Order: sequence, then structure tokens, then C-alpha cells
Amino acid sequence: MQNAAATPNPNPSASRTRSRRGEGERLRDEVLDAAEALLSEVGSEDGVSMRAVAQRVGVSAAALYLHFPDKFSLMDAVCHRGFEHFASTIDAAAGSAADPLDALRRMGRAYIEFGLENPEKYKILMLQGDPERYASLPPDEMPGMDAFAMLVRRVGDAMDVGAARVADPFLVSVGVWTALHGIVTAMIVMESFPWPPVDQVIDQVVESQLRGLADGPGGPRRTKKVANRG
Amino acid sequence: MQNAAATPNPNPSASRTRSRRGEGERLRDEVLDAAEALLSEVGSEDGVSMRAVAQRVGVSAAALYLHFPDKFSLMDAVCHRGFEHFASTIDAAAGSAADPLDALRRMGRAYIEFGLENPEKYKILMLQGDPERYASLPPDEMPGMDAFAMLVRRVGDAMDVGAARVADPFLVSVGVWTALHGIVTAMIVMESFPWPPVDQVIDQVVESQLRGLADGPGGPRRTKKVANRG
DNA sequence: GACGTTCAGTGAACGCCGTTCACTTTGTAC
DNA sequence: GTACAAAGTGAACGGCGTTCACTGAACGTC
Repeated sequence: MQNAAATPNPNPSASRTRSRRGEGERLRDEVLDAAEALLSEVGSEDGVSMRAVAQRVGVSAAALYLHFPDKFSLMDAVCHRGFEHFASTIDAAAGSAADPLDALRRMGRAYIEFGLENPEKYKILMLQGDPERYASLPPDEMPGMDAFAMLVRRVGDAMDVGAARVADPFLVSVGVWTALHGIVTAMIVMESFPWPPVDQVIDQVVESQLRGLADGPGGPRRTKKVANRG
Repeated sequence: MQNAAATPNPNPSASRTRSRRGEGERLRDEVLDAAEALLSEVGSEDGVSMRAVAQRVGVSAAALYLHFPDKFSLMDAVCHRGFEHFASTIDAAAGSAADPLDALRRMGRAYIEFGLENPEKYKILMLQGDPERYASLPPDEMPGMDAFAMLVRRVGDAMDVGAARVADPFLVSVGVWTALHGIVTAMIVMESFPWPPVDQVIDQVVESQLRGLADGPGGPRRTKKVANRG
């Protein structure tokens, strides 16, 4: 029985030379690289130990604490580095859209694709919420908050130009986002579920959300009160 | 800084007397009770250690291994005990419905409520998927599979009586379920998100899924091919 | 070129964890 | 009374995150 974390260092310590004076930050990047590689090899946060990361870099475990106060911060940094362009990627996807509703459709696809391409990071960032440290952050420092703000804006746009029913854009955005989040989460975690082809699932979720947004001649089935929020 | 797991045994060992011959199973239930209590106090699987469970029961840590081969099995048993009536609760919710579409609405609400009332267990069961052990289970042994099968049947019913657009019931059910799952997951994990009142969110998600299901005079915006699946 | 400082990093330890195993205690059947 | 099996113990193993006193090299200064 093999354990990926126990695999001897593929980049052994012999190769690493101590940083020169003033180059201490070099280690920080090396650590992030090693942690990221280890994470995607092992697939879960628990499988990535500080000792294993250190060994792969070719450094003692204590050295990691020169740059990260604890393991949580290290994993956090890894994930944030991976999600640096999350919001902009999603927003860019909307760029080539024909109309605001189409923009939302493209954003939805981009969100799901991004999540499925970075499963370990998505899991850690969005599912691991250590209530003590994460959940107590101010809302605007939460992981996908900038991406969410864009979604709210886009939903508002769609309503402004009459492409979507008038409703509370915040509430609608919560619905859209949780639906996207649900599909990413479920597909990541429950690998053995007999998922239909991913494109079909994306279509199903995104389209049904959009149908909900823009219901045509039938008119709204229910009136929602419009509210303003941050 | 206090650690709930380190709290001294509120049911100290003095009170427990060794089981009589043939009563070994007694310990099993006591362990499950203690683990469940600890889990809901601490809120995460990691916070529940075998030693802490044992201490609370008033027994050595090794004794737990007489009834559970490892920690995973213990947590699994705790969660399954909590979710024993998951499927039936959800199905019961549909019982009093006026029509098949209303039945789906009530099931959705029941699903979300059940999840929000058992957050730790929902997290472990649905989010912790240890790929090595869980994900490789045969599909019909996955946690909520019986509940999902009911959903597929109900969606099929709605289509049969003409209450919903004709489509692939399996695919539609995946969409409905992932949406419900998304909202439960997100609300459990991201506590500090400025959630709208839970009833509004439930309405938003469930209704938009149902609007997608039953689109009236406008007719289907897109045709889906109908497929059959186990 | 010796000196002190400071940066970059080490090695051993602490207390926790899941798990194992040789062992004891206890009740019962013969 | 004795043998046996069930019920449970205690100490240990290796791994974990983290801390802390310490070291060796590089640099500015005299």
C-alpha cells in the first residue's frame, strides 16, 4: 500500500541551496509550489502534511513557519493563488455574450468548469470553512465574494434591460450561485454517482435557472418583493 | 482557549460498569451516543477524537475498536443513524401534496430543512467523501441514494400526469437535487454570508427549479432528449 | 581581517492523534 | 474448581502540527 505523501522527495534536499541574505522570500514560493503539487497529487488537505511539504522543498518542517503562521494559512495561500483569477475568468466569460441573459449562461458554465478543473482547491476554499477562522471573516473577504458581487451586478443588468423578470437581484443571485455551487460540489465529492455527461448537467442547471429568471408570456408565477442590499 | 474535546467527561467513568457477559453490544450504543453528542458540540469530524469519545463513555480508547474497525466506520455509523429516516421523512413530506408538482416543492423544502437541522452529519455524509472508501461504493449504497431514487420517481410522476415538461427525469432530478444540495451546503459552511431569510432562499431555489419543470403556454425553450437510466 | 548583528534555517522536543497488541479482569458452563 | 471466552485495559508505535533554543553563513563596520 503506497502513500503519496510518503513518497521520497522528488526534488531532494541536495538540490536546494540556502537562500542568500535578503532572498528569504524565495522559500515562500517554493513552499507554495510544493504544497500545491502535493495537494493535487494526494487530493485532500489532510494528506498534505507540513513535514511532507518541507521534505519536498528540501528544508526542515520548522522552516515553513518562517513564512506561514500555521498550516491553515499555507493551504489558504495555496488556494487563493489558484483562485486569483477566478472572478476575472468568470467575468471574462460573459464578455462575448450576445445579451445579458446569455452572459449569465456563460458565467455559469465558466464557474462550473473552473470548479471542476480545480477540485481540491475548490473543496478547501468553499467546503472546508473552518467556522472559527473563515466564517467569522467580514463578508467581503470571503473567498468568492468578488465573483458573487459580479453575479449580482449581472443579474441586475439583465433586469434593467428587461431580459429578466423584476425581482430582488440579490436573492436571485443567491439562487443561481447556490445552484452552481451545488453541482460543482456534488460532482467533485461524489465521484461514483452515475453522472450524466457534464455538458448536459451544466445545461440542465444553468438553463433551468435562466428559465426561472426570464419567464415569457406566462408572466411571473409569484411576485417577489424587491429589496436593496449592500 | 478552550477546547470542547478536552472538557472532562461529563459522564465520568465511575458511572459506567462493565457490561455483563453477552451484553457487549451495550457499549456500541453508548459509543454512538457519545460520538454524536461530541460531534454536535464540536461541529466537525476532526474535533471528535477516538480518545475523547472513549473518555466520555468512560472506557479506554482501545475498547472502541471492539465495535468499530476504525474512526471512519464510527463516524459513518453516527451519520447513518441520524439519516436513517431521511428518505422516509422526505417522502412523507410529499404525502399531503395537492399535485405532483406541489409534492416536489414539499420534498425540496423537507430536504433543505433536514440538512440544516443536521449540519454536521450532512457535512460528513455528503461533503467528506473519502474517495478511497466512499466514492468507490456501488451507487446504490451511497448515502442519499434511496432518497434520490424517490425524487426521480416523483419527477417521472409529474411528467406522466402532464404536470411537467417531458424530459429525461434522471437528468432533471440531478438538476433539482444538486440545487437543493447546493443551498444546504452553502448555508451550512458559509455561516457569515449575509443570507436572506431561509424561507425566501428555499422559495427561490425550489420555485425556480419548478418553473423550469413546468413551463406553461410558452412551451419548452429547449428540447431535451429523453433517456432511460437504471 | 576581526567583530557583532542579523537573516535563513535546524533539530529535538511537546502534546495530540489513530491504531495495535499483549495482557488482565470477569462471568459463566461444565 | 477449573477452563474458557467475553469485555476491556495500558502501553506503545508512528505520524501529526507546532515551538524553541540554537547554528552557520553573509553582511556592514571598524
